[in-house]
Amino acid sequence: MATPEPADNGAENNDAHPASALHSAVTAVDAVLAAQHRAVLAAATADNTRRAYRSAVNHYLAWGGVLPADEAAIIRYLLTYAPTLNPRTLALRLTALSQWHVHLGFPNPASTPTVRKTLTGIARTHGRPKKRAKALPIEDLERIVVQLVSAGTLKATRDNALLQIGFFGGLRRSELVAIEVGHIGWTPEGIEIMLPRSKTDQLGEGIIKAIPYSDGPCCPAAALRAWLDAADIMAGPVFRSISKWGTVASAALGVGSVNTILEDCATLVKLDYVLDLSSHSLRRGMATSAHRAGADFRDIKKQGGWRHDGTVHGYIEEASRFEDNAAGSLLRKRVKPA
DNA sequence: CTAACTACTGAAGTTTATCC
DNA sequence: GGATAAACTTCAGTAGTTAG
Repeated sequence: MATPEPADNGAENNDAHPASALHSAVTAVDAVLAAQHRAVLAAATADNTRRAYRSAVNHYLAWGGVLPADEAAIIRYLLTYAPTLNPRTLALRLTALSQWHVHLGFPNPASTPTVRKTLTGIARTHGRPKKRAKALPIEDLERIVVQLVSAGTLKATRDNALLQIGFFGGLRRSELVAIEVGHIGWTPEGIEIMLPRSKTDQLGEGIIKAIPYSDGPCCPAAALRAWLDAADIMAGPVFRSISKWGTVASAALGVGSVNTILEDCATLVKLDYVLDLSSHSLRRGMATSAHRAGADFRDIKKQGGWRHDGTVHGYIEEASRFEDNAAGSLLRKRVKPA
């Protein structure tokens, strides 16, 4: 992958040679480092990445770390937080520190074999299970849909469309709220949603999700149509906020709201695992429910937009833990008589 | 596989847009 | 102006995804 270098060659932050500035007073050294720090972080690609790296470097500095660092300091830092932080978080901190050195041209003390070994050791000692969002099974989605349809309010109409499109499209929350009317194609068999490429999508061929029509309890296309009609949305963002008095905003809903909406809807039908749900439950739910319904692995992978098999396998494995179970084939007969 | 990169989570605090 | 539902912002922490 290309380095983020190009962004760093912008007019504002070149040439001021670190070395010459270092001749000034000690406080100036801090200032220079801070400036370099900012430049490096600005060169990072995605906002999220920049934010995460900045946060990591700040954490290291707050601990009393000095930059540029040496290997001993890095190891002390890791050991200090090994008992409290998830090894995954430490790995991110390490990557951030490593990048800091690499991009500023310092020798990199953060990815030496010893440091790597240390992190591996910490992971083995302090590893903990991942906390993953629970999949929303389609039966529960259907209960929610029924409830929302009977509620019939504007908000219920929006939430119904939002959840169904999110679920059957296998969308991330960020993709869900980014959908615009112009991205939707209505075809004889169903709807096609074009996901506009993200900033970092170098190929730039958007992804298209197709969702067929249905005459079952759930029909995402019909729900979407109902929402667009009810809110009289002809262009722009599809999913928007609705004020307490029923006014529909012109801007898109924020990503954070997807979770709240899902939670509220789950509460509505009294699902007992409300707290384990998150917007990711829609994606997981699509994958696991589709698998249980007999969908082909390849199709599930395609609908979810997963590029690698491993992720999908994880979801499916969870769904079929009891079905494809060696012990189960021995036990099944004995359970039946009850 | 690992390292790098990107996005989501959850909680607390804040803002917005009305209605009274 | 105060009250408040609905949504947004922010941030550390951590899960998900991809390049090599």
